[in-house]
Amino acid sequence: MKPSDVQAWFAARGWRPFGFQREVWVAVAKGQSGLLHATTGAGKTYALWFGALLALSDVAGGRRRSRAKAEAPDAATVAAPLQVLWITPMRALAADTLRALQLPLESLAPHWQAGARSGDTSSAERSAQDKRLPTALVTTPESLSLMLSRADAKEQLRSVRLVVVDEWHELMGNKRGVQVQLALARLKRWRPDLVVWGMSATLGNLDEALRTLLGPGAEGGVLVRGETPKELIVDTLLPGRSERFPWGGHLGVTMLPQVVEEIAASSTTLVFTNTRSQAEIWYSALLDARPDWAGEIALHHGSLDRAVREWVELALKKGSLRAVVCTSSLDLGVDFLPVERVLQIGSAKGIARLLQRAGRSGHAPGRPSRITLVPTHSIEIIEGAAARAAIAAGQIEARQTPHQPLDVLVQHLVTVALGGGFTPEALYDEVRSTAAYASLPADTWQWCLDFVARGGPSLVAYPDYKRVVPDAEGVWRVPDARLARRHRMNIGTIVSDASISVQYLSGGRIGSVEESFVARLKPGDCFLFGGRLLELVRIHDMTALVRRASGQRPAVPRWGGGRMAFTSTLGDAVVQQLARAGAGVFDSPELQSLRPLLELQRQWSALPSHEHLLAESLQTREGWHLFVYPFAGRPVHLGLASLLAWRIAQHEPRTFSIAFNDYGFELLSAVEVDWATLLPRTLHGATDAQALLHEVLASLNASELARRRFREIARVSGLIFQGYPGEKRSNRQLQASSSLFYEVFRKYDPGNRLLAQAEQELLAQELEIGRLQASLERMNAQQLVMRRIERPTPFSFPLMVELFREKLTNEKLGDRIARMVAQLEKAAGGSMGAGHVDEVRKSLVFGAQGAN
DNA sequence: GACCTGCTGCGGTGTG
Repeated sequence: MKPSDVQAWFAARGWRPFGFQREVWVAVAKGQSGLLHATTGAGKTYALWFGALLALSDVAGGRRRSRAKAEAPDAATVAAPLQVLWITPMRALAADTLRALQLPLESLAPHWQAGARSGDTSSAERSAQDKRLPTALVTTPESLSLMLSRADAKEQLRSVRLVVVDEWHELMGNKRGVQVQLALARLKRWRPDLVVWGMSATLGNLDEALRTLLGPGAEGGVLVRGETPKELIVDTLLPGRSERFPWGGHLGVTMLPQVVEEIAASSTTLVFTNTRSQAEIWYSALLDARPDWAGEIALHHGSLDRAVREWVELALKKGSLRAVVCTSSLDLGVDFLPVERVLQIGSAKGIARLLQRAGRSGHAPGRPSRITLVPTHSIEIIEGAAARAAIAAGQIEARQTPHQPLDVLVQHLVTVALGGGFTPEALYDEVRSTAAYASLPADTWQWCLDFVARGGPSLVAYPDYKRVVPDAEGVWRVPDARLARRHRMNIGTIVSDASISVQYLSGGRIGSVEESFVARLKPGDCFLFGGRLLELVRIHDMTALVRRASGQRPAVPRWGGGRMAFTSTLGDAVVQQLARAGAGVFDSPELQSLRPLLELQRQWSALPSHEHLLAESLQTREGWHLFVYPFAGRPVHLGLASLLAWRIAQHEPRTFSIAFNDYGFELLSAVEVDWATLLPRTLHGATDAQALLHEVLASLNASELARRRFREIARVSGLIFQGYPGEKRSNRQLQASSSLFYEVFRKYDPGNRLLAQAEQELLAQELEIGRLQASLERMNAQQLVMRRIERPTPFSFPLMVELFREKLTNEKLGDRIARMVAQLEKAAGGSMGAGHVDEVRKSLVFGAQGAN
């Protein structure tokens, strides 16, 4: 490709690459791969430019068109093979990217239009799409994987010479990113000079992001850092009188008047909340406060029907909305939107997420990005100051690729077997060229092969699990068309919760809610959803039929969903601010606002710092409380609390209640405990990784938790068939069958590596064992400041009121399970579903209390 | 006096 071609093409469109853009362009022209770090606010400028380049790789390629005309290739007339793949994590981004590029390319993933719209595309249209792919294709990791499963995958894809992975930071830390790694390895095998570029937002480990994208063995990847970030403002909406501000809570509606004021003063505002129900509550609170805003404000979250969300996005784009209350659903994909202000209700939970959300505002050149934090309780006020300090110091969270997830690998093996077949030696090498599987041991590889060949020892009798077998030439293929179809319907790594759709009697779809939430409602009950008060009429065919209602105080749906992790980067930054306050420095609006409260905390107890670990003991009529504040986030605190309770109970039978939040945890004993002597002794237990692992697993109901993790693994590895699309059946069955596999493997195939994976994922992701260990080590190094307090302090109060208390008993496990089952039976009305762990835990707690 | 949460993302049927 010649530079002059590219330049001519750009010039014809008035685009002039400059600075780092030129850097990328030169690298691509040289055939180098790399990662472009796009800073806050720069957004799709890169994409525009870059996308144009992509199209050019065709213009400048073998089939050069008239340079004088400098026209983009036209899908209708060009029969060039697929040359450019653009991978994006969201279908909506695919459409946006295309619009922005203004390219007349046929560019959606195969069958995508059909699936996303009405599902009635004729077979003729589809097979036409199948026969000839466009020159450049914007697609998703899942669609790419599907393409790899086609018998002619190699013919279709070997012509690809450039792959762009957009929003790589979104993908690299999860299994979708692993799927991308595997697909890239495939493409590179067919075309060793393949050029791969990623685009990423700010991350703490850009170099690692680059290596993860290109594979550990790849040489000469280029990391291009975009321009220095544009101006970024992080500020806090301070409560009028902070001493009257709630010490606990998370909804933050006491801040409603100020938020209304802010919205009124801006053209367009995004109001981010942390949960879907919180978004519902805030939306209706805003409307209550300003009924005249009806039609000017909207709601956007992942459980709303796609059509509803598209309407909101469109209205945002047109600039016809004053505000949208949303969840992470608008984290991505609003680069072209005219958003002036971003409010964040409650903790942003991490610096990277805060930056991401701040970047939604001020997209016009020269305009600063600004995010305003709206605290929901007292200590949260400090996070604004903490975030500013962390950003200034360049402390941003890192992301790591999952380590050898075998479920994804097993799925990939079947995919590749379908896509022309494989020979084990060659594929083993290919797989090890990815970051995720670079050190995959040979015996693990053999296990995976065996698993797709016969399902392992316990499933040998089932033909459904003989998915891949070597043919006479030693090429491994899928022998059965039915299994092939089944597999294609199972491709992907996203496993969703059980939900049922919500629809008006008259037919309009509103969205979906948790099965378990609706199960608790009776016909006639009201709930708030989609910003409207709805009355449940009846449930039919996995659909909740509703009508508009008025008056009644409604329930707000609770969705399952993940818990957003409070990162250690933000936790450390918060401790640092507290330490400043401890040293008498109140040099930010946040610290000043919080001064009375922090001084109260210091007076009644103490303030923590990096050198000092604060713990408090308190005696109330409920018993002997211990509060500890490592500021390490909920999962770590759950682990620490369970671990301490377990260690103590090793010496004498004891029962503790446990509570935790992002800042600390509490242990409560009904009988006298001398925490001041017990805590230091207990802290200094094992901290080496192996022993700790053993202790943590023992201290928690680990097998129950692992069982839940296993559901996703069973789905991704293809053990479970989800049923046909549109088939209306309960996800309960999915859960039940994954439980069954879990039990069968434990009993008849304990060496099954998917079991080990479930345990490993549980430890790594849900319990954050690495952070737990680090926290424990740090706590051991810190000086313990143990304070006996007379009354709840600002720090301890929220913990005291935590509803979610977990009892750890060292009574016989059998009794415990019997009671748990009895409770569940009662709760489920006789039919024992496999249940959500939270429910299991809760019933465990209530059961234990009931027995006492 | 204070409280009661938990995100996002994708894909697939058939047979003339």
